[in-house]
Amino acid sequence: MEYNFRDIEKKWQQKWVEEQTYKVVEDKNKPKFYVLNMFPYPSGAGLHVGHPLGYIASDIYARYKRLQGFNVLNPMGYDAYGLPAEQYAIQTGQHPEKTTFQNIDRYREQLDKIGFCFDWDREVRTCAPEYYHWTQWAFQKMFNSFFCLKEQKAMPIEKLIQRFETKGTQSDDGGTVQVACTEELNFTAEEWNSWDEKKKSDVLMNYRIAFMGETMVNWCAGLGTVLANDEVVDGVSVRGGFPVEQKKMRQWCLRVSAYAQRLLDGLETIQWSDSIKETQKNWIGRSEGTEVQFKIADSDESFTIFTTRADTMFGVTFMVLAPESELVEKVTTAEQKAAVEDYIKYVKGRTERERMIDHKVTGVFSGSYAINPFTGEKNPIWISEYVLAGYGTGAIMAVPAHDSRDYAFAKHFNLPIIPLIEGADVSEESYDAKEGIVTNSPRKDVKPYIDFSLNGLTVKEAIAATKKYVKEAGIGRVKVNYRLRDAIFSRQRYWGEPFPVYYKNGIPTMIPEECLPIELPEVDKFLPTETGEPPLGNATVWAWDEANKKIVENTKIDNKTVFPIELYTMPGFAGSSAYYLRYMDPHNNQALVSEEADKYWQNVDLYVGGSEHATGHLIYSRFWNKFLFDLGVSCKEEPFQKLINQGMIQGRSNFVYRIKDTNTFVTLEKKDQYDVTPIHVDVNIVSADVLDVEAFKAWRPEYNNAEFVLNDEGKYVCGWAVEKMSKSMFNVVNPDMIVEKFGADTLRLYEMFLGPVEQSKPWDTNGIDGCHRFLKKLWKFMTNEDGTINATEGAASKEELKALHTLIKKVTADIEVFSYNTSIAAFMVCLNELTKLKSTSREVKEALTILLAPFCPHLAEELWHLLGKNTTVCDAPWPAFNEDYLKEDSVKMMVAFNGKARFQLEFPADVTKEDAEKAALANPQSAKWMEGFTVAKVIVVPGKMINIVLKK
RNA sequence: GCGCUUGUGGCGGAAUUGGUAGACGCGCCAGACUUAGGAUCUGGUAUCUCCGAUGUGCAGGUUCGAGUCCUGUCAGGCGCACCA
Repeated sequence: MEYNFRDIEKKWQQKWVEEQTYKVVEDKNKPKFYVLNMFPYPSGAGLHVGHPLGYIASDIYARYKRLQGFNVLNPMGYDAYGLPAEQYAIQTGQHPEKTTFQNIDRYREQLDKIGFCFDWDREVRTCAPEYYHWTQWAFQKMFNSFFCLKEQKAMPIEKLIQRFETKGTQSDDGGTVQVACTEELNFTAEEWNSWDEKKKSDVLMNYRIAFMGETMVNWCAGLGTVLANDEVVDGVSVRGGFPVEQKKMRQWCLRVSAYAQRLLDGLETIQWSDSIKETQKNWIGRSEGTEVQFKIADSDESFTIFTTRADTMFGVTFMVLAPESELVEKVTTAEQKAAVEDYIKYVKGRTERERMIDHKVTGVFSGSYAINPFTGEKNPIWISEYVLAGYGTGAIMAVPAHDSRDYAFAKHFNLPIIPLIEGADVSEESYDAKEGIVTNSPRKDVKPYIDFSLNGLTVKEAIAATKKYVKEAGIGRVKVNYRLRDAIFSRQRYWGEPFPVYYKNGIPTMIPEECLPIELPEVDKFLPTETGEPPLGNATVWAWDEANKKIVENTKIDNKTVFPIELYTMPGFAGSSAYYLRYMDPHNNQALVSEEADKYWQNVDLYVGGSEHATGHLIYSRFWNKFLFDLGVSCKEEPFQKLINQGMIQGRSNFVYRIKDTNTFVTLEKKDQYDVTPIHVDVNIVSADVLDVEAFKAWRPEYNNAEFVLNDEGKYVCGWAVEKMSKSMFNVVNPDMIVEKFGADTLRLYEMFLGPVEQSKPWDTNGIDGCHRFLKKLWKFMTNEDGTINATEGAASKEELKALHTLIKKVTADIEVFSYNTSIAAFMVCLNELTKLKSTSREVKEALTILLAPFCPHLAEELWHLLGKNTTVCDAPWPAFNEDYLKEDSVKMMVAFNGKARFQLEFPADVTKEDAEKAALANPQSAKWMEGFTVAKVIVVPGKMINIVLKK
């Protein structure tokens, strides 16, 4: 009987559903293992063969762990909120929920065909009210929390209010409270207590973890919304590619920056690739430096700069302020006013994109000077766009000799350059390296301004010495800065989680926790309102009746008992930040996750997904989880213990070559004889690079009458190239088609056989035959002509057991390190061996079936069934490896001369080094190689080789 | 510019601690069964001047021995990008 994958796969997929084979319940008697894939956004295009790669890899691991006796959680769900569905809604009027659900159904249909062991009872959708209930809940918790820098954790805002009521912002040790904030404020308890509700609310926003802030945001007019930093690339939106500009707006934000240090420290405790860790480290951007105060000459004012090169204080020749800095106004003199205003105007006219693409050297002199506290010199204060308002203090001291940007500025505006490191040549470029011996600090030809010298120290020593001096002199302090910015958390869109917030006399107020979730209201239009409000402004039932605790019609708004509700919605990352916790306990309507479920499942042991989420999702969800950890909701500080980044599957495009100005196409071999234009051709009508000429004619009307110049064999051969898999390249391969033609087990096998999971590689359907052939051969090996299993009882032969245990060893080791391609190769070798041995041992065939189960679950179930088992193969015990079967009676060793291998000798397995050496030297074949040489020494590597070192 | 990462046949890719480079698969070649096949089976397939020599991007080094370790360099991919 043939290997009938269609019937087998259909049958077992049905059985798995009927028998709830993949339903998982907490079981304290078994160790847990949590496998998770990054859940997909269900796009309208459906899945192509690249999408399931990670799912297959994790599915194999999940099944393997289950066979090893673990209780495995392997859930799947949908990141259902997103811009494409909403853009489609705007164009067609179709409710985004409708398109989203259609797409989800399509995804599910495609996923089901591949035979994953997902527990679909635990499915989550971010757009379901019972799910976003907990997104809204977490937001409210963040609103009601502040971050204590001393304890490095979130705490209830009430504690901070109490402190303000009794001591204002004063801390116990007399300084200012160490609390993460937008802006450092100082006020007394009296002041605080005298303020009205509105003022208090405004002040608290400075400290809340979810807060409303007036910040520079990435405004995308094309999408009508603000975007987070990771949603903007090269000054355009990731979705849609619309230009993005900087704009000051009042938005909800999350104080992610408060967690910067913990986000950095946590990286040390998790098993992620170095590249992702490195990317996150860069994104967090910790930099240890010094803040130094500079007095403004002829004024009582002073300002603070941040530097990591405190050792260069003696080389400062000018100061630079960011154009947006509040200091600009203070330092601009009357004579320079017009010039400065012109310059500010110019900077404002530059878009983010322009500033990013060309780094022009521009700037203007403010007219004022700052007094260098180390040299006493008056350094001119300039204003330039190369200094960023959002980092440090928005002001720098410029040391052109040792900073390339300052150098470029100094050269352009003809400012002095003073080298401070022995031997540094700064005539052509700055010397940026942080190494060398400090000199000119202070310069020998000038009278020292202060009693302090760095001369003769290394850069490192000089930095430390300066830090110490600055601190003692009271002109600065040691400071750690992070590049990580707070996340903008509101979007001016419809298709997202609504904020559970209403505005009571202008004060953002939380809707009571027991009233959650606040469901997304219906609107008749998905565009902004005519008055420019976000789409939720179109909702007619969107007001909060405070007394009756319910949502009512907008017409009832009186701002006494009924108030307007927030019109913004949450961004995409809101729903995807804690979904992994929800899978643990998806139907709980009392809590995000019960304590028992959280204690049992802990965190994700293996997380699989693309590396493109390195600075988005993977930062936000770590932040979100750390917050929930502080709350005691999550028992683990890091959500994802081990991370595997699956590579991208690229497309393999095919080309035909049209002779210019004709409708004649020439085969690859002869294309150089003509003037041709390459044209993408649908890969689905090309097989092994040979074009199906008739299918090509039928493909498009303009090719109906196409003519062809064929090769000598009468074939049309196409060219090919590796490109991104996309519709426009006609290289999209659909998994359904592969499943239909070869079966899900072949697809699973081939996707893994293609190469290492973490590596990007092109998809080439041509190679799939090899994997399909393997399964056919396996079927033939396992079964008789009549479809019954071909197995006999009794002891298996030594050779059979050797082949089997070689496989067990290899597969077990390979799965642990996700090297699936090599384990599949081992399967092929083993099958060949067993076929040659005409093995019929039941013992061997049972073990083989279990080993196969993670890779090809349908076929394994069928074989398991044929072997007379009436349980699922998923619960079989993983075969134990026995080293004894691999032991050899004899051992072959290579004899080499000066490292060059020459011939092989066979010895008894327990041969000693000395005997092997003797035998090699005495062997007649050796004589030939040793002629004219003497033996210097002999190196014996047991079981591998005998290297005889010769010299003249 | 900085950080990470990858360079091995016609192609995808294998190679424990340094120990016979090219496993496995595709493709290709030859043969078998077939009047037929995009079916199945068997054998072959790095290069050359084919005794033998040369071969893992390139140039050096360490070593009895290097794809693997070290130094330099080139090329591709990804990420960040005026972060003081």
